[in-house]
Amino acid sequence: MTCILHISVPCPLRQLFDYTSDLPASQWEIGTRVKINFANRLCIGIVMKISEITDQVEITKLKAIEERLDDSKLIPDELIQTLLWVSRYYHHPLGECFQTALPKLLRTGKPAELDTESWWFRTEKTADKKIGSKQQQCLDLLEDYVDGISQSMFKQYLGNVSSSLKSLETAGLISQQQKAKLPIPSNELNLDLTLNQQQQNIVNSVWEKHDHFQPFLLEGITGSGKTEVYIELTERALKANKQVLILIPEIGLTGQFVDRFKKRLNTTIVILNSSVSDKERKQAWLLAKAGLANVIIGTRSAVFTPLINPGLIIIDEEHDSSYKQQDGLRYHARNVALIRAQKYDIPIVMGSATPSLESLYQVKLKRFQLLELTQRAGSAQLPAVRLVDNSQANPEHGFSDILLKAIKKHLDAGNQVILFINRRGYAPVLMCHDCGWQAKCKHCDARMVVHQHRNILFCHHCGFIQRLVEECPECESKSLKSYGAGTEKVEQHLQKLFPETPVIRVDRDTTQRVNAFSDLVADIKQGEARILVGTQMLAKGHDFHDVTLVGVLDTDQGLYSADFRATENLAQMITQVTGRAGRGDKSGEVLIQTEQPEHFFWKNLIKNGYKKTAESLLEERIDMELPPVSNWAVIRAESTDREEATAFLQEFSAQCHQQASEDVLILGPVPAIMEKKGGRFRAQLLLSSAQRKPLHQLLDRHISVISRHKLARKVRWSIDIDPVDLL
DNA sequence: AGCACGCCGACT
DNA sequence: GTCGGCGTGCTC
Repeated sequence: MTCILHISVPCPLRQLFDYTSDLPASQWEIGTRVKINFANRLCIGIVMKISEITDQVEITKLKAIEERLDDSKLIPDELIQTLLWVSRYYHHPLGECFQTALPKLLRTGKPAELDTESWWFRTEKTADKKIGSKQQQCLDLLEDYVDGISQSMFKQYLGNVSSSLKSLETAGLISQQQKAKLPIPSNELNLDLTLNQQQQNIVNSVWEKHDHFQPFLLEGITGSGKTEVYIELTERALKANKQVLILIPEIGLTGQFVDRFKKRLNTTIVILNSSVSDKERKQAWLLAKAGLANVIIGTRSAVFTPLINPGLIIIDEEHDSSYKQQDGLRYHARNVALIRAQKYDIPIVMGSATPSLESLYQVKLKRFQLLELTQRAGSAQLPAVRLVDNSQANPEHGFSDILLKAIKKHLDAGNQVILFINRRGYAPVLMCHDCGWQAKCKHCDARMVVHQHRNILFCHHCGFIQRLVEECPECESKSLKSYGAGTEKVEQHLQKLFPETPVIRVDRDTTQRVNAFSDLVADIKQGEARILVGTQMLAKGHDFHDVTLVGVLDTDQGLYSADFRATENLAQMITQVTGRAGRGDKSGEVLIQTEQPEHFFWKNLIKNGYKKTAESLLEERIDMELPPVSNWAVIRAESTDREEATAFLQEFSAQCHQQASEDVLILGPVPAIMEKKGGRFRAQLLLSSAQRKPLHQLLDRHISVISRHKLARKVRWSIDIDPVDLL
């Protein structure tokens, strides 16, 4: 034994474990992976500290590591520091933070080596005799690429040319070399990009601070060209030989966004979204770390990509809730990105048409600098918005005459129509007309939703499926009736009203298949579909140029919800949806059906827009000391036993009260809004504090004690710092 | 988390 | 008699 390694293990344990190594301390670095025997099984740990002493157990009881997996450290210091921060801030075991942050193949011990392939280069030699046309094509292509062309690029651009390449090599005209496998760049580059004055000014303001940490909130109305600003900023960073990390929401289609970058930027761009394989994920991670990938575009977890030479971080649609992980390590990628930008001392640009109140509050506190894009690109005008009293709507299918007439008018004019309804399936309620029985889920406090197409009853909360019953199980009556409307019923009704017009439905049920979403979007763009019915997923980031009417059915859950963020989310949804109408040179119209057309919320949103609405919502939060003004943490617990979850939280609460701190308010425990879900009873305890510090101190003090409590093993419990939903 | 250890009920 | 249920404790 010559040194002791303090190792983070892949377990929910809040401590490091010490192992011995027969290499001297000088041979070790923090961030190296090691294979260890931990509790009689082999697993992969990360070296977090190197020393000659242990204060845990007698030195003779320490095990030796089994194997060193990396010659030099795998995880750069900055990423280690970030993960230590994440572990402390979210009160989550460090080993599990590594599990979330590292690509699967690396955390399971695969070698940290880049995948390579053959790259071809032109030699000095000139052709002395006539060569075949296919071989000539290869040579011509090589003229354009001084850095060589990979085997897979050849295949992509010219088809199967491997025999031609072999002949050229034999003739000595080209040579090959093994080099890292890179993603294939687009071969139709379109480098010119003209920004309007406002976009140009924004780029300049950001670039002025390019060698400092500075958060920017880019507030740009829908269609104002935020993406062009991102591209120009990325271009500037690339010219300064820096890498750019770009985060995008988890939506079905990232292709459109990525394509625009690929066509405008002649550089190596890697993508990290849900459709990327484990192997590609590892490659992208290693390419970014080595500085071979210059632009990294990815969803939430891409925020943990290592960068060797970072210049800028961009977060698109920063208000999007998919940046918050809702299980395990409940981190917010926007938060982590801010910390990384700070450590790297670089600017971070967070863009949205509908900024979160969190970010607007930071602007108010002068921590974020606000940048505004107020002009729509081209000739597009913002659409006219009208409210329709829902009491005029037909209870059967949910449409008012006004909305139906408008649909007909816009279709007759040859345009497309989008209808949003925030509910999947055919109908949310199945009820017996005779005895009042309702179809309920046996695992949740929720109703079963009728999905007529598949002839089933479906619980949207736990996925439980049942055959659609035709007879009341209570009174055997045949008069079962469904109430309310979901996307399926709306689609069916519109198809009946407009039999000649193609209707497409876009929701989770029609987009499950891989590529289903992009196929649907392609159909829509080609004008194959004239009426689009969908949930919110249709609202995010697509511009369909022929859409002139947007109808929103059933908006009222947002107005009187138990969640204080519901109005903020409704304002964001309506504004985003509104942005879908009239993006081309045609003017648009938006009709919103609501029970409360006189409500101040609507008056304010329609007359004054999102910005003013958000300002008044923020004033409310300030007055009521709600987040983001106060800091919240929620302890959640769930158990198959109704009492146990609450009992555990009661224990936690009692423990906190022993050392009552006036700075932290403890509320609960209370049952969750939907107490039973997926067969488990859920409860939560809310901690609130004006300052962050006392809240975190309280958690630090009590978590280690409570996690040793015997109930902590029986219930599933978790800590949610800065929760985004309370349901 | 994952696994071994240990103490009680229903079975070839 | 044993197989296996899951409560409890431990992991360097």
